[in-house]
Amino acid sequence: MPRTEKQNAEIRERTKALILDASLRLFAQKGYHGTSINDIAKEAGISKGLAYNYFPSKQAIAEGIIQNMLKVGEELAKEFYKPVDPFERLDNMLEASFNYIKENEDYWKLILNFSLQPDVLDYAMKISKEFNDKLLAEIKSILKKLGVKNPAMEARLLGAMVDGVSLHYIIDKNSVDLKKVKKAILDKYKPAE
Amino acid sequence: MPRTEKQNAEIRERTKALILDASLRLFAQKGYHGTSINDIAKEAGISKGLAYNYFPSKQAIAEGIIQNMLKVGEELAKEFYKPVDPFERLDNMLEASFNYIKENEDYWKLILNFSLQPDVLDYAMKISKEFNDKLLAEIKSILKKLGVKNPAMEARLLGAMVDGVSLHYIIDKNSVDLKKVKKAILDKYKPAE
Amino acid sequence: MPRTEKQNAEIRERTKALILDASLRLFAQKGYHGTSINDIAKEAGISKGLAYNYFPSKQAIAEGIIQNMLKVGEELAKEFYKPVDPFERLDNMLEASFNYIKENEDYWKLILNFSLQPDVLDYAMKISKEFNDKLLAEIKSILKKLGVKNPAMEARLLGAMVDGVSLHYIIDKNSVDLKKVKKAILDKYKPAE
Amino acid sequence: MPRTEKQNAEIRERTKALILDASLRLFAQKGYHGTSINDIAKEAGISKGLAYNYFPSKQAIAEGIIQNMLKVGEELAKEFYKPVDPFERLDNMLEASFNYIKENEDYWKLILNFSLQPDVLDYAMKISKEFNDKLLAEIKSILKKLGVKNPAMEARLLGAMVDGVSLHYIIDKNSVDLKKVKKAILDKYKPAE
DNA sequence: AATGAATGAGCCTTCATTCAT
DNA sequence: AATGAATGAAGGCTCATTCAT
Repeated sequence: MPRTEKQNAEIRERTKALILDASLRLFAQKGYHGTSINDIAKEAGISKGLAYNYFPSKQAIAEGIIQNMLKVGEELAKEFYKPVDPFERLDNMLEASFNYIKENEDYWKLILNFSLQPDVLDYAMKISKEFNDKLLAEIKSILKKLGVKNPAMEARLLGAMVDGVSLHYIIDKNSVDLKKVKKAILDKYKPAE
Repeated sequence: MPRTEKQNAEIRERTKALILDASLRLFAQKGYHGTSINDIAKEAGISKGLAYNYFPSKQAIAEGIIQNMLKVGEELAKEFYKPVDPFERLDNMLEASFNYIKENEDYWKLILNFSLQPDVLDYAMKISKEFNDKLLAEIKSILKKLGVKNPAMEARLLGAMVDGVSLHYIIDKNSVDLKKVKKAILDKYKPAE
Repeated sequence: MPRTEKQNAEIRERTKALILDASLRLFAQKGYHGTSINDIAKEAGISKGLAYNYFPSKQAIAEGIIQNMLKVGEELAKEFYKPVDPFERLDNMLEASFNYIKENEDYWKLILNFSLQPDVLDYAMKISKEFNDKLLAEIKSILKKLGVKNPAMEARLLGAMVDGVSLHYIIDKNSVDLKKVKKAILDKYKPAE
Repeated sequence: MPRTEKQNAEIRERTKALILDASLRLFAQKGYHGTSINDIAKEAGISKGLAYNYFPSKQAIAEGIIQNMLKVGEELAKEFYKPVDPFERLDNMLEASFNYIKENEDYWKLILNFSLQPDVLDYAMKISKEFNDKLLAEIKSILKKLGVKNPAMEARLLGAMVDGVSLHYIIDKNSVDLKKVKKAILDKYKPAE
């Protein structure tokens, strides 16, 4: 008696996640080319062959990760628009961004990797840039409302700062205290009372 | 008639540089694992065997690049200490940093790569961190002299900003106008006249 | 309510035929090694596992095909002996042979394949040779009755001719008009009236 | 001191031939898909990797064989046109054809293989057909000169006969005496004296 | 009877490295 | 100093086969 369709779907869901998780970890750690399917299979606790039952190629695994990342990114973006007060909004945005980094370190590492080597997965970079552009526009609008002088440039600098902090955090977690950093950044834009 | 010792030394120097240059370009573009010795030999216009006459392994080539990078970095650092006036010094530092990025894009890409994947060449990250720490201390001291309130944190943020801008520049040159960015940053710290 | 035994037997019969048909088609088209169990299952519209419910191995499927082929061959052979008049018999034999080729192209392709690569299924070749020997003997006896001079050699040549025509037909159906060919061959042996 | 260019060319020539010879033997025996690069390397007495120094893919090896086959075929074709007397010419043609089969059994096996499975190397079949068409035209012209009644059909039958005999020879050398067969065929067309 | 998830050996191919010249 | 032929381990991927359901 074969498994029910639902059972199979569950199994597939679980195993797929297993593979994507393992791959994300390894790709982030050792890079795409530095990670072999063998590595992935071992890390995921499955056989090499099974990986190909779920993804037609190594590249497809990378793409699967990016798909997942997109979903997470969309969740993140929703956070941004919640409050109405511009300063609160900035607060929220920084909070969400730094949380994202903290909780999705590997995604960040990977997107950096792919951005630096577009030959592996060129569209990963595009996605990341699109996301960044949206973010930038939002920051700019916030800064404008806050009465900052040159909001376009200021937004760019703030964006760079956040990315720079994230980069430092990724390279050495212990060297950066994200909470304090956030506070310091916010202080710069706190409206006079 | 055999070559003189001096001629040989020159040849060796030149060929070594050829290999390192080619490797730097390729590693930066396609990553360490994504670049084969064959690729390097072709890019350098030499035979595969000759590469091994100069470097005992692929890893050694990477190390050679890092050595070179160190030298360039030291040159850069010298720039920092030239002027005495703290604002001029900040100006100089930013100028030098952005120039370095512009002219040594590949070095920067590579150090980022190695920092993200420490298993390839762990000490590359260490070097980069040491350099950064020095830089940070210097920035901090400058900002203090400029009367900035929380110089330690401010230095960290400024450092992150510079790295963030560099990152954006590397990923998409056209999206960043380094000159304008520098000016905008300096404006933030320009002493009141 | 479980199926009756009879129903089960029918199902088994049908599914087995399904597998053998699909395999024959694919083996003939892409060769034994070029066809995967997956291909077969898909072509037969069943699951991979089910194929193993009916045949213990890929090789066994090939053997099953050969068994079927034997049956068809025996049917064919019966045709040969029907008429009594030797010329009519020759006519019948050619008719049957060419019909067989036309209707069982894939069997012919496969037997050729296996004959050329005896390591896959050595006894396929034996079977085919046995069959051919019988046929040859029969042809020889017919030619003798028809008063042909060197019936042994002539039978061999006629056999080769039929196989050669069949080969050409298999490789390019459009290049051969089996009916005309048959007529031309018969003309050679038509008794003077 | 590197090898001279000539030395290298010689080595390459020799090793390439080694690989092609081994491949021809194995492909003919076990088929394209049934032969692994490992098999080829072992049969050729070289390492697996070296095979790829000479051919970019397994398919390319097959193509290399076909190229060689073409050369041999052209040599063969030259033989056909030597004598002027049509009967002698027929004699020559049969002699050359049967010799070719005897000495290039593997080529013949392979071309048959590829003709039966055009997905592997479709143009092998085309080549073989072109060659056959030329041959057929030539036979037809000869038969015409010999006063045969329906030279087009007769040529087709003769061609089929030769191919049939070749097929039988390939499948079981001992069952066919090519010399006697040739004589018997010639006898059919010997002009009355 | 039937399914398809899972395995592991083996396949084609690449690549760091060695070696004869 | 220089070449490129040669090697063998490892990489991505396929496939016959097994097994839980």
